[in-house]
Amino acid sequence: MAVTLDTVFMALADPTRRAILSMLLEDDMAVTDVAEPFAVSLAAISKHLTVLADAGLISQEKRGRVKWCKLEPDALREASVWMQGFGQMDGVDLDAFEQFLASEGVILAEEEAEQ
Amino acid sequence: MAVTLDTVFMALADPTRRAILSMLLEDDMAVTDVAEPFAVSLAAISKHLTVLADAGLISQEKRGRVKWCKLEPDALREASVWMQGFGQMDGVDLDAFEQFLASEGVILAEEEAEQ
DNA sequence: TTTATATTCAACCAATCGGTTGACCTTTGT
DNA sequence: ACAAAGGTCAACCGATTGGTTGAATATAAA
Repeated sequence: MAVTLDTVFMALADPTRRAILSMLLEDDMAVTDVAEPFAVSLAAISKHLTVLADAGLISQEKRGRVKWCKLEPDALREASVWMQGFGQMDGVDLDAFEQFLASEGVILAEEEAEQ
Repeated sequence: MAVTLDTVFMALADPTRRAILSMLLEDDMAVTDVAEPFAVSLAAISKHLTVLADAGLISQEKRGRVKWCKLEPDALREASVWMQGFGQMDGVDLDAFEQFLASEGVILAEEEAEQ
């Protein structure tokens, strides 16, 4: 799945997933060990880990029958940069803004009218 | 609604809402003007603005029949601080982590067993 | 070989999301 | 007084979310 601001922010919007990221801050972990502190099923945690991996926030590597989960802070950095833009920018170039919209997949009213 | 990391990140996970925030970076805007560039209904944009306001990312003030929307970057800052923790921390205090989980509303397996 | 462990898959469920439409309320303009 | 403009509300829709359970798969251990 594409690593986008959408997927990163969506992944961060869930408290269980943020808790998992905090756990992985300490050390790499197997899926079963990640699931241990939580009151939900292993399958649910497995899905959460897939969401985090799709967002690029973690990587997963299978060694033997164990799948190791590792924090990947770079994806966070990208989103962090986006957020820090607010409060610092001084005004927006309109052409650049339209390009931004397009890159975000936002369909403008005029564009749709042309179709 | 409570301003939490949940609501902030959820609000940021939608490209239309991020585009709205970028627009408000330039200047305060009325709801109708916010909606103008987008190919969705005014009601849809109104909902997006409610989500952003609930997350504390914008404020809304009604003057006459016009509701003005204003960017509130402080909520972003809070989430930004959370994100910057990653890559800088060197290990996690387990008691502090449990408190973090509790503050996030995450139910630990042991806690549930006690109920 | 048999059994246990680690993890995912598939099917399902209730709740939520982003969107629509049409009715509605309030404020402004003629 | 009446019409138009700015927004929200309520009901609805299809898709997605986070969760469950039970079966399936692959690897490791006895």
